[in-house]
Amino acid sequence: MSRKMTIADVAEKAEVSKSTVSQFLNERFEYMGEETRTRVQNAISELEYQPNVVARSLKKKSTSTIGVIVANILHAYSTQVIRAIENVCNDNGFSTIICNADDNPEKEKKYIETLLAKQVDGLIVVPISGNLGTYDKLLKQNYPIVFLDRLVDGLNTDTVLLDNERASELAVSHLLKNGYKDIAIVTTSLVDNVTPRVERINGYKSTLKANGITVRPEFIRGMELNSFNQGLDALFSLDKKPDAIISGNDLTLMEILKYTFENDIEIGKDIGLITIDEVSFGPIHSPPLTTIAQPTFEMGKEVATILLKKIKDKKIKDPVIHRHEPSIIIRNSTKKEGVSSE
Amino acid sequence: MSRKMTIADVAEKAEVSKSTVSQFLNERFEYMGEETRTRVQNAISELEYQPNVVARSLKKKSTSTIGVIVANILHAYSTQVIRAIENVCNDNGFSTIICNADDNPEKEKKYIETLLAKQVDGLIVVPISGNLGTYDKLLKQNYPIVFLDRLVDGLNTDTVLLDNERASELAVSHLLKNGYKDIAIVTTSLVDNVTPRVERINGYKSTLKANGITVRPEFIRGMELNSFNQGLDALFSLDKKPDAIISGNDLTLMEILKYTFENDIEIGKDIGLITIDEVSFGPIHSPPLTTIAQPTFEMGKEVATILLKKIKDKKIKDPVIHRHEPSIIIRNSTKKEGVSSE
DNA sequence: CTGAAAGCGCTTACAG
DNA sequence: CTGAAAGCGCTTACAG
Repeated sequence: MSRKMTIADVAEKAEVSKSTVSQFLNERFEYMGEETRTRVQNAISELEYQPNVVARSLKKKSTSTIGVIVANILHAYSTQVIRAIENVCNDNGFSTIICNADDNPEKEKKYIETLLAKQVDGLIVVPISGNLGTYDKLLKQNYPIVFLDRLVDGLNTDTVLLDNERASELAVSHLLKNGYKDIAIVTTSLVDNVTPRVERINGYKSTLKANGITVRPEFIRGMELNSFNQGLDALFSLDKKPDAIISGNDLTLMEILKYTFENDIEIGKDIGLITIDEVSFGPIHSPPLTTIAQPTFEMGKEVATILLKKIKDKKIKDPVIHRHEPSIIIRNSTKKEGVSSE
Repeated sequence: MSRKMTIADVAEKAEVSKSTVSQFLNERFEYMGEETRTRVQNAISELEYQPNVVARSLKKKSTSTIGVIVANILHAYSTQVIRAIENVCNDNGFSTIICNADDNPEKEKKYIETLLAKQVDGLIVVPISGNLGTYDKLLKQNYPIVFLDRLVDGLNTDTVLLDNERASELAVSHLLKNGYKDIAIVTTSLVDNVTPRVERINGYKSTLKANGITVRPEFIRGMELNSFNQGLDALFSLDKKPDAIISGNDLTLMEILKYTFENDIEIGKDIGLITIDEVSFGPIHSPPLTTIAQPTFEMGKEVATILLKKIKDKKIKDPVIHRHEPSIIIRNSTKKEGVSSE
């Protein structure tokens, strides 16, 4: 009852060799007589034998486990993508180990090392800048790895991410169409050149230009979450205040909502608001929030599928960048009173 | 560069035996001359040797990994507790494998088996009814396992959960104090006797009784999330309608908010609302939502600490149930106009 | 169709 | 202080 059963116990009980039990476990029934097969089967169920995956992994040099390192689990995006990844992995007999690097490159590095020591068969990562060397080495060894959400300068590997410029384009166009003219964009820190932030700002600029509107640098703000209040204060103290804001993600949205709430700024009327990333309370907020949604489920599904394919077929292929289309969910936070919506 | 380095490579390079390298890796420096030590050290860094945890685990019969099976990852509660668990595990050199059973007992069972096959050293689980036998067997073998959030009938093991009756007591008392009289409680399905739901309803009943108020069975509703609309319709079609609602958790809250939004029911005025589980948008909702918060971080910390202790010291101890205190965060969704709040 | 043997990469008594 | 040997629980050629 207490000691764990091994293949040797099964072999003894079934009066066959360990090899035969192993063949059975690996469903190589062609190597086995009908009668042997049932004997092994019975021995296994009588002993309640459970194979030891660790031993198998050591021998097979493959763990059927992948690692997922996410830059910041607090984004709803992360959680959703992870669920999709897990679904795909489960369907393929793979386990996932999820790690949250907390936007900290050292933590990320430690996780990479731990995961590799655990012999995971591949890695999905939302990379934080700072571990270029580590990734480069892995990639050169043709170790299976797929990036998510962010590109890394100087690293050439399969990546799944949003068409971020298109996201901003959707946001800006919608705001313009609804009568807003002075559109600001607010996002988290820009110092590390994090792909979505940079691209969203680029898309913002280019769409404004395409509409003949001058880009005002003071309307573009990248700042840490904990200094958002001051940043928004500055924005709203401008001589020329913005009449609409694009929020870079769900976490910045919370800061903006807190600010407007505390300062009695009425969303929709005093200020138009559109946020990238759909949020659970979007529909029931007052006013309901216009959002730009990412197809998180498909994105998760695709990264996992790509990674599993790489693991199964180690042939080197040219890396490709997979862009996903954002979509706009129009609600009332971008509806000026008296201006007809599209 | 390509083939993975092993302890044998290090041994060869450092001109010592594998044993010595292993002693080095395990920091048993007392078994080693100063000079040997640096030779091994250098060999390791030159070869960029990384130990293979799988091999070590096989030999040591311990993986320094725990499994966490959560009934439903969609609850913010789950995510928060998981983060706390991961922190504690990281600090102790343990990894965590997170599984989401999706309220499905078969999925749960499959995860238990997979995790055990992977030789995890222990399990934290938010149990779904239906796998009593499995848990019972594990517990009898003195396998380290701690339950979270829910008690299982007939199973005696360490459990960390909220003082759910107290949570309801806080909610009911606060509502009564604020002038609400006809208080309903709405939660997810009651068919499986899930601990928090049952206890929250018990606390609701007993607090009403303690205040001399008759419990109206039609004010107590347990239903699946996807039939919430009908349920709320029924509740609001009663001759005697409730003037306040207690929401059982964050997911039921969303349904209630959707319903009141769609039916133009004004929270605070038309209906008082208080929800168990703090939500991110609580402070910025209009009106801001009164909530009963769980100390998720401490709960996660405690459950992990208990499990790690069990893993380290396998002595059998009497299982204990650890109740955590909820706290009320008073905001405006329970403020009737014209009635002074506490 | 079945089994003996080697080996995956480590750790740990034990001997010297 | 250091090394040879056994063994963790499997899998996989290979021989018969």
